[in-house]
Amino acid sequence: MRDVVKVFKALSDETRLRILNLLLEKECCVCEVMQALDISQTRASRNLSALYDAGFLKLRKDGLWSLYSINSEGLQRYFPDLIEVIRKASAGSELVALDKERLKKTLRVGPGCVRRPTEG
Amino acid sequence: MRDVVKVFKALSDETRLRILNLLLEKECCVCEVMQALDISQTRASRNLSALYDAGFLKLRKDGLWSLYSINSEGLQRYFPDLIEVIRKASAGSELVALDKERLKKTLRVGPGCVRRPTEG
DNA sequence: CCCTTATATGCGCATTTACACATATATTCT
DNA sequence: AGAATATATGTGTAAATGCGCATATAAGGG
Repeated sequence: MRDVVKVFKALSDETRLRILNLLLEKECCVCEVMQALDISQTRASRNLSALYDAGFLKLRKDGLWSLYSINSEGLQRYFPDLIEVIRKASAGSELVALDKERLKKTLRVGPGCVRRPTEG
Repeated sequence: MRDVVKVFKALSDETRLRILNLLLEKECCVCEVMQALDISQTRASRNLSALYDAGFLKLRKDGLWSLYSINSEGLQRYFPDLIEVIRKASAGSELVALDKERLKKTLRVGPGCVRRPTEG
């Protein structure tokens, strides 16, 4: 029950829903998420951690990079339809579409090499 | 997208999940909810309103009573599996079981005729 | 070993949330 | 109309949340 609350809490934030939709496309590192969503490094990292803690994500380390992806096994056991619910519910969102578009132009470099959000 | 956030926000609270599980049993008035969950009138009313605003509930007035029930049509269009997700996820909760047990002994009388929560 | 780089985190602040208390509203009954 | 009752709501408060800033951590390269 507490876990259920935790799961829904993780989903009750626009940034995190955008991240989930992004990761439904492909595995991403923190720097790709921050570029695609045009948000700060802190914000990307913290929200990825939150989704990870709630059981939505898998984490894989590769050198300096933290690579996050949808955890289709763990959570699916308890919430088999949830990912589909999210996908369908976000299907019409322009913001999510824009995020996915920007994801294509993303480079696997961190905040040291990327301009900050919305600074040009 | 904003609506999606709103929906999940409504679900990310233990009290509201307990209420939903209660209403999956039967239509209830505010006073039945407050008795079954052993919570204050304000708390029952506010959380019922929140669930209503998010589209989860239907409201029917009968004299002094506000009768809330699951809105299986409205929300189901966008979140067809969500109710089942909630039901399954809460299946093992002792708290929810207790709520349902207390619901049986509930009287359709308001706070004027019912002792306050946990006062004996 | 030091520098660079990607990510995580301690801290502070502004906003939001949940709730209790008191009170307002609305409906029924006399 | 006035009393009784079920529900809704304004207000204040404590706690939780989201995020930026600065900094810590960890890995790789020279």
